[in-house]
Amino acid sequence: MLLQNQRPQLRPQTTAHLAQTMALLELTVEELHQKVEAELARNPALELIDEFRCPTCHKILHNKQLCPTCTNTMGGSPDQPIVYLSSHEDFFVKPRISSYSNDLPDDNFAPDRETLPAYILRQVGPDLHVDDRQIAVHILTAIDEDGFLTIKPLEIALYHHVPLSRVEKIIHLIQHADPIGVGSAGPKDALLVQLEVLSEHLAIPHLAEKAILAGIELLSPHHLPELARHLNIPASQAKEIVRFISDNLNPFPGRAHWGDQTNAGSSEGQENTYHFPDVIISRATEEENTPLVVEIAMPFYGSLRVNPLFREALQEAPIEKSELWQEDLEQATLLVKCLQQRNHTIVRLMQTLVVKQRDFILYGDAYLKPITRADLADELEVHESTMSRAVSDKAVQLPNRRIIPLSMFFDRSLHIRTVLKQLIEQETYTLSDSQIAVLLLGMGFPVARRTVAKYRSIEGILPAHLRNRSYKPHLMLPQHNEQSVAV
DNA sequence: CTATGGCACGGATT
DNA sequence: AATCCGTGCCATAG
Repeated sequence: MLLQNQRPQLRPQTTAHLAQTMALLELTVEELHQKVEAELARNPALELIDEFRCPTCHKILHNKQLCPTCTNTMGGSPDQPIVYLSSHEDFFVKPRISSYSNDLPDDNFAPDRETLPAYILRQVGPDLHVDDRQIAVHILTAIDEDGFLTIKPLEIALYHHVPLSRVEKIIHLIQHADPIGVGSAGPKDALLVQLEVLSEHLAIPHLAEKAILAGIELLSPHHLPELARHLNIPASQAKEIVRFISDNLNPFPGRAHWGDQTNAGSSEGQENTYHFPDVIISRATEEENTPLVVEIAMPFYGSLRVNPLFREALQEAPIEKSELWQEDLEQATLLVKCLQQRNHTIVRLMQTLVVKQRDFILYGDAYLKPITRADLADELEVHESTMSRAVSDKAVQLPNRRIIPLSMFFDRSLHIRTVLKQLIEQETYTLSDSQIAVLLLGMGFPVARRTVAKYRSIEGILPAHLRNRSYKPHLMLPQHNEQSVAV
């Protein structure tokens, strides 16, 4: 349906515009950040000014945060989420949290993963003396959501009456388990361990270690000059180091990782299993009907523009440069436009998505509604391929601090799988697949027996005959959840 | 005979 | 056009 025309000023004008918008859409904040940075360095027509405009009312903001005017007027109800853009660099500084279920509220637990400590223990367990295991357990229980050790090794040593070196040996082992660097005292140590592991397979820039030692505050793109001075190297080299570090290392090892978490591999350390949130969703208040706050990471949005001085200078450009400059100017304009287009798309996407999947966001996997990208695409009046690009590879942090792929919002069967899992957890006797199928049907999910089997295997649940009763002390009454099958 | 996993097909999604 | 997903059919294990 091409009839609706609500946003004339943002419609792609040229094929180039279209192409680049598409390309940008696919990028993660981090990737986009890199691209913009590179362009900024290369193209003199592009300018970064310290000004940030509210995407809705276009007033200039100074804190790169919520626009007070808009918050008051439009922010507000459950179906009126507060959506705003935030600088990606600010994200980097904020500690981000893991997707593990450590201390999440019960109704919102991370479903398909064991807890981080258990995960690690499984890896290091075999390498440990029996006596050392409980020390390891002790250490693991003291790991916080970022993957850091919250107590001193010495305390542990004293508690168990063992030499400090022994504790340190165990910690060392833990640090080298996946996620690498977990169990370190802080970001600095975590980075160092990761660097060490990585160095076995990858060339690392010189002085990277020193750079880390200098302090992670200096690793932000903001502090390049300072870092360069500290290390006595040119800024360009410092930049390379910072780039390498942010590309390959993760200061918060406990942070989400998904994907092939199977190979706790010593190999392929640069496999991008760590994900930086492109969008952060949180609740405005603790109330039940709180509006959701959606924070979208957008590098430089609003503060990137075409340099007006450059435009002027173009008038008096020397002939031989004129063409080149003209090109730069066009590219700069294009980039800015495309960036706006990208932002606009993502904002609208999140706006509707957050409303539609509100229950999922707040109350967990069981409440995910199966939405297809195509549905949403035509609701937003964009091409479905555009949707696909916008969704792909992005990461979202939910209010419960889980970081999940944006594509999970479009999972067709997650809700059923979750129900299925609950069903099995609460089963009084081992249910067979066909029985489960019937139960699910009763609950309004018509699934074939065969499909139940598939879901089981996806969730890593064993078949009925191998699933010998794990005693559940709670909830053992055969209370049939008669879901009043009004048939 | 029942419960499951494998293979493969068709329709939906991307 | 390429992939993913739910299902049916069949072989196999228990």
